[in-house]
Amino acid sequence: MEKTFNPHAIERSWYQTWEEKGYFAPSGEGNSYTIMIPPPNVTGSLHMGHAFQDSIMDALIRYQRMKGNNTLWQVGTDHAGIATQMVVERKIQAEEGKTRHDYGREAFTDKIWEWKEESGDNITRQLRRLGASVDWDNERFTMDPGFYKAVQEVFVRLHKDDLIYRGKRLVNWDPKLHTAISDLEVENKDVNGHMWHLRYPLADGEKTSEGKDYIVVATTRPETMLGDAGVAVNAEDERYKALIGKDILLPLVNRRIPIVADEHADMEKGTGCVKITPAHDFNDNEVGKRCNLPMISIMTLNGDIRDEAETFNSDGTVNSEIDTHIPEQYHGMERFAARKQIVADFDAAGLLEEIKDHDLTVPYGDRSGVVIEPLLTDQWFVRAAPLAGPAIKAVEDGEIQFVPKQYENMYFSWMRDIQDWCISRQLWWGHRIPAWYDDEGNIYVARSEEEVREQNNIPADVALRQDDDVLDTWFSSALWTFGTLGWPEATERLKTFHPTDVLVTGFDIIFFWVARMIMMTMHFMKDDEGKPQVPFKHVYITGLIRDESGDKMSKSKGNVLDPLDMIDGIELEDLVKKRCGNMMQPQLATKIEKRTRKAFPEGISAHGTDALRYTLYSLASTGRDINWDMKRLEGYRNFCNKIWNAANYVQMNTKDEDCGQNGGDIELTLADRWITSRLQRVEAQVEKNIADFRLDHASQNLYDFIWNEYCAWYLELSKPVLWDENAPAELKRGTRRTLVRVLEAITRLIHPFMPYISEEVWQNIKVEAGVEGETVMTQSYPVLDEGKLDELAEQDIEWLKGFITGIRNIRAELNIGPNKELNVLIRNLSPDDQRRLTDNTAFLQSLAKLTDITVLSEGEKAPMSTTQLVGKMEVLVPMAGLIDKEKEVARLSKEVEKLNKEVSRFEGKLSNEKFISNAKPDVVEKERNKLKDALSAQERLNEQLNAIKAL
RNA sequence: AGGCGGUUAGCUCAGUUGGUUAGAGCGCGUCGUUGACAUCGACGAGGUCGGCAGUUCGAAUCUGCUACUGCCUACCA
Repeated sequence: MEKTFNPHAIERSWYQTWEEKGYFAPSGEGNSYTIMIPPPNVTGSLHMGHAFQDSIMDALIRYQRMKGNNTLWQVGTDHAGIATQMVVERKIQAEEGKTRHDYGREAFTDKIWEWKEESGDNITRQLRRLGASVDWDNERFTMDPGFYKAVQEVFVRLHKDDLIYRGKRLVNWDPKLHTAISDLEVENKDVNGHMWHLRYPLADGEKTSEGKDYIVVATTRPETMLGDAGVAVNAEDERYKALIGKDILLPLVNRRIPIVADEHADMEKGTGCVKITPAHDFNDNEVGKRCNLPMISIMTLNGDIRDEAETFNSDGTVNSEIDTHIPEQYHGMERFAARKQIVADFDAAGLLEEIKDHDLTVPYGDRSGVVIEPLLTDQWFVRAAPLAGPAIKAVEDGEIQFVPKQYENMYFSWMRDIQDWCISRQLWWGHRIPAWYDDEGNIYVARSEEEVREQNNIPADVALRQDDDVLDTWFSSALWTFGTLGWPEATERLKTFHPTDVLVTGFDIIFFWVARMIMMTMHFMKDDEGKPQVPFKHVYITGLIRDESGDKMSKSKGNVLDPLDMIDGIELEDLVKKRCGNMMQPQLATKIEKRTRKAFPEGISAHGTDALRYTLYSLASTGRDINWDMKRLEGYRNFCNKIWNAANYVQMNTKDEDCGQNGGDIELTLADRWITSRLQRVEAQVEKNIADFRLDHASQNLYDFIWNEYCAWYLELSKPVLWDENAPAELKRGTRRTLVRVLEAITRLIHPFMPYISEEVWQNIKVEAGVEGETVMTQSYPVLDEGKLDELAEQDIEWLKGFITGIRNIRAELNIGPNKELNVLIRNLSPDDQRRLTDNTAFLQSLAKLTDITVLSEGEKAPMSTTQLVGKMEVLVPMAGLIDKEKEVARLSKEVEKLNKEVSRFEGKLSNEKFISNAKPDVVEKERNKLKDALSAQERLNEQLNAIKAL
């Protein structure tokens, strides 16, 4: 083995070997255990969040595989409709100056397929670098032919069950991307805006109670007034009650619109009068339905003012009675320009009452970044409420459990008030909706055009046209758990691996994905008794990885960390180039460059996959935000190095040596029995913490055990035995065997977390450890063997550690070098102390660098010494030649002072009647013992202090 | 406006059912390299657990209020 851990050298070959040998494919004899990877965007690249979640999934899968279960980690990618289409649109714009319309639908989608082929393996290559043990043989894509079949089937069946419908509805329209988007894709932002108070003249000479011939409405979007269909007031509102049923003469367009009564109008808010624009506002749309007001659509798909309004009745049918006239000066005007113009025109007409500053929330498209316009369009919807019922119940009944549990609230609150889901998108990249239209406007839904003709007896000469729209990406990803396994066919894979065990994902897509997956799966997947199957039993929600100061990582902030840079390292100049290249706003680049140079003055050094993964596990607590910390990455790189060097030491002492693998008598030292016992404990801890999805704790357990017990103490304790030429062969054999076997167990324990270093070390020691096999990946995971627990050995070693630490304390305080040999005196020994002393003389001499250890008899006078207590036993180091009386007095006084405080605290507690009578007896007993110990220590130290003072 | 989190050492975070002197890593200080490891070792300093009140023999932990902070949902004529 190399002297220093070099991750690059070992990671390279192992992954390839594992994959080639087919270790990732399901093969275990035990129960099935399935995880579906949340499919990343096919043309995307791996970010920290992926690395985090995928590392967690890999640990769980590797753990279950080692437990002998039939594990499937299903891998695949998502076509990611809008995101991918936008990438390619930008690309052709930049490279060829063309838009998708220059290409036309077919040629453009071909272009996307090309791009997918070109860049699609980027993300899978990165997954491999992470060590992800996914089943590559069955990789899926949400637009592969099989998946398309599942999507079609679901659409057709939902439509048949009346759970999908088409209708003219108000939807969130993105005027830049020219598509409808769902509520979830709208990002609400607070902005400073204005509220315009506009005068709407009353028709027919009517007057308000105050004698005015107009009423005042307030609006934040004056341009929509062109589509006003009425003005609402509250039926209880004394100010306007009398006007209900009268008309308004809408300014600028001179349309007569009624004053209606509706609860939506709040007497306390604004002026109490609300303009109602059913075609351009969600609330107004509801009012329109209640009050039977028409929908007057005045905007184009670009968000410009139309030349002529389109009008519909509140039930969506065409209305041909209303005047569709729009004044010419607004035709084709961009919506925000129209806003200005209309305000100006109101002002000019003397109808602008007032402008107020107003903070409001404005909807933006999360992809396009432009203001979303509620617009009337024909769209397909999923009726969500009926699907939500069983999905809610599954979580209520605990069939699906969220980890951490608090996320169930989020799920419930959304699901219990779920709105219909707009699933059609006016894009070109995605699953085309399986619906066809004839020239008469009839709609047919079926799996194919042939099926439509067949089912409806439509002859071949009647033209049918398929719907142009595609489905929301999340519609197909909602089928991920069963679509990937071969549904709608009743495949063996589906039978074996569904329902899956755990879904690992971020809270940001609970609504987008998790909830919809539950709804879809429970509707389509039934068990043998016809009961709905859940898609997964646990939903493990991870936190979001943020940068070191808690900010979300984003390209425009220039704080994105690439997991592969953590693994391989990157030069500063390359990092700067990477972060500042392709910036939309060049002035940002300067800022980002500065920031990057400050944060990483020397670039980023290579840390290796194992260190990255271990850092991620250690951060995987239950919090919602996880702040990335380079220092922790360094710490775990050092941990890798520690393991490496320990292995190096073990190998030096066991290679070609007798480790008992060929038989022979074995005698175990106290240290051997101790570390074996401690190993059992850590095995139990790790098992529990993995079961609880607390990988942060599991990784901490292993870190502590490996570094602070195995390396810091056990390896040191092995030296006196191995270096003692006179030690009996069976003793050396026992220590060598323990040394190598515990390390072998460590490699198995740590394998799910650190796949590479564990494999490399395991391969190097497996012969000496007496195990056979091709890879640690398929070895059994260590489990607690109660027969190997050794309570007494653990206590004895604690005593030994206390003794040694005591001596080290003295050395540090008196400035005695670690290599200077010391003699010590001991007194006040219990029988246990006596036994331990006899048994461990060799360890003590070696680890504490002691020559003589002399036991003083009762009352025997000691020379002037410095003292440490090990339990009640006193350890004295004669100070002749080392003496610093004042220093020692100060030290002891401080100790005594501390003890005094303790004593008075315990005494106070124990003299409290209520404590004695209320606290559990064992707690009281414990306190009593503590007091006793403190008192005796106090006494000993006081004696010592007086003795020194007396000198 | 409603909901859910967070607030513990200089920094990043653990702390399971209330019960030793509240822990870890990093950072900091002192000392130390001839035999696994300076990507290391030994020792140490550092916290009235956001604030107030309450329940209790006992509160970082339970309850109420409050401050700051983050997110989610809804509304904003």
